[in-house]
Amino acid sequence: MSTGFNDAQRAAIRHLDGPCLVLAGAGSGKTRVITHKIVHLIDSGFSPEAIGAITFTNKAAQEMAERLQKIATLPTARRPLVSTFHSLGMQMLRRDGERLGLKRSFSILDSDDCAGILAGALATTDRKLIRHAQHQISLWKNALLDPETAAAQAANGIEHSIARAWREHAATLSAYQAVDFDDLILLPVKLLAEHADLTQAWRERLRYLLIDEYQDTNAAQYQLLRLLTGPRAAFTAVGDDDQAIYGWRGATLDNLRRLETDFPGLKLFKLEQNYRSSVTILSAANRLIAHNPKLHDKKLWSEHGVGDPIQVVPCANEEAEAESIVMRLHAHRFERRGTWRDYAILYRDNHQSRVFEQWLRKENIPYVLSGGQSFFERAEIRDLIAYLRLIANDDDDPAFIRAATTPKRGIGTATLKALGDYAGSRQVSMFEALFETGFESRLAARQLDTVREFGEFINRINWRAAREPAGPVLDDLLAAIDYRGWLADSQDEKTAATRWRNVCDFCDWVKKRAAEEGATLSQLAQSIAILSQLDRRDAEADAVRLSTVHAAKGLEFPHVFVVGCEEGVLPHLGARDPDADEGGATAEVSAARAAGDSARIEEERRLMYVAITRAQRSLTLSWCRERSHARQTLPQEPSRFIAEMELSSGASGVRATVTNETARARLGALKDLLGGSRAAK
DNA sequence: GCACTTTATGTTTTT
DNA sequence: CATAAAGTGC
Repeated sequence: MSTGFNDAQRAAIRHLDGPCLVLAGAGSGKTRVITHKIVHLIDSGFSPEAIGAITFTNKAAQEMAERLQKIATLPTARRPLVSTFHSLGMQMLRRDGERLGLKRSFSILDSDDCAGILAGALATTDRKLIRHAQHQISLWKNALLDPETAAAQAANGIEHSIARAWREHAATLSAYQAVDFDDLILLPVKLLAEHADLTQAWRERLRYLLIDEYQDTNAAQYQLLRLLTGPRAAFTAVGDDDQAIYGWRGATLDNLRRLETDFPGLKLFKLEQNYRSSVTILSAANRLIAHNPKLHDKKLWSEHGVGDPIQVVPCANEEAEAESIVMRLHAHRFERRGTWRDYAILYRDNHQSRVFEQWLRKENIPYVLSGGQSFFERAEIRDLIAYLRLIANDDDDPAFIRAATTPKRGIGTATLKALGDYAGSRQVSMFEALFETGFESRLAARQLDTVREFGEFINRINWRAAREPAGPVLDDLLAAIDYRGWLADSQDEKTAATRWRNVCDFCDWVKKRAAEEGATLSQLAQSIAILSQLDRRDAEADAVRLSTVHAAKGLEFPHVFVVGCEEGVLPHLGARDPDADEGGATAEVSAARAAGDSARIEEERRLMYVAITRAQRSLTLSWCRERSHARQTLPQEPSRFIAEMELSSGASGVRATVTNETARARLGALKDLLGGSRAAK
């Protein structure tokens, strides 16, 4: 196994006794170290299924499982557990959640559903407030607080009412037999903390743990890890403090610091050799990140050549930026005779992708979009998932409401309100309330009939979904609700067609999984919520990658364009917390505020660091002189991060002044050339 | 009471 | 400019 590893990597792989922290710089062969360490563990006598590898995304988990399978082929039953925190948490809750009063078929609500519930609890329609509350509650949950503690330490009136709403929200969720994403970590922690026998069982089950992207763990996840590893502390945490970009989600670098105090025997390894980027790119990255305070001293170096200079491209506005970048990319590929998949365009906000998509389409350049709205968030897919959720768990009121009203079947707001009110007063789910005799008096006979008919329909499907093969049941469900017809009626022809296409893709995917896992529709319905993406063959397609910086973490590309490098965009400068008390800002408050501000900038700087370290050979940064924000267009300044990289301006390398015209002319010439040769053929 | 049309409104990042 | 809540015909 030890071929092709440097000393640090080899040492990290071989250290098996006691806790271990691997600080792995960008491009230092982190995933390879993890997978080979797993193999080494097996070689050293650990049984494979007693090893657990925890990642943050399904994509990472999937990739790790694949890589592992390549270097050590194991029968399905004897493979290590490779899983995300959330899906591990889900597994734990499905097994033993009954001890917390959660039925096995509990639903997992997405944030839209939760927003709806919170709107009710807060008695508001102010979406900004709802978002804020959602975020705040999530932070509290990830910090392992409970509503009472949160209320007690609420800094102001708004926080106090959010804490109150949280309690109601929690009650509503348990009435629905549902959990949210945060609960998938939080409740397992509770489960283990309260039940020593379960903790014991899990410690037996998982004898060694490896945690990827450790810098992005939050307090709840840390707690879960501690409970799972126990006093034996047989684990390897792999992370990079310079790539911590999920602070807004409650992740805290404290977990990195705590590791050393909580585990005195902790052995530290640093992977500092970078195998990815050119020296030019790497040293710019080092200079940039040097502006952040250091937790662990770490300096990346590389044996690669100097490589191409980093280009900085100022543009007039977003439109010109997209045009310019797409043209450059196009010309670059022509010159190098490269492939599209060698290119990535990275941006801070999802909505920045739109202009780039337009220009790529215009130029007939294939692209894949990652990050942004996932397949599962599309309206038509959510419609179907609502049915599946309802089939799996008929107490799931949000799913009930969505399914009952799409397609339209004569059940409207008034009917649902009557049902909801009645269900609330009886403390049961809407589905259960539906068939109670007491409900009959609340509604006119006609409405009662329609809604009960819907209930019976769900019952019938439910019965079949638990017994019969998934495929036919799903087909019959779609036929029965005539979803295709409804799409055709309610959309214009083109969107109806693409939506139906999506529905078909989804069905194929469900059937494939059902066949692979031998699962019924009811069983499948339970795990859909935490799957963020179809296992699509994105990697195979020869296409330019459009991605948020967050979604690009862990990936690498020969040529990278980081767009929108402007003050306010990257670093993103959001509105200050709405609860910040304007009037009497004491020195203390403003000091705390400044600290918060600089923490935010540091995270943004790490984000930029992640962005530029995706690049292997060439890196281009662009920024706009003006940008239209909401309704107004404002002048923009180039990002401070460009200056911090200290790109040797003027004299060597940085061509800051290639105009769109030049780029277009160059591409035009190339195209003529290509057209000519094509015609000559 | 239900479905459709207009109108206000608002932007990080994701499991 | 795209989406979601409030208003208007059926």
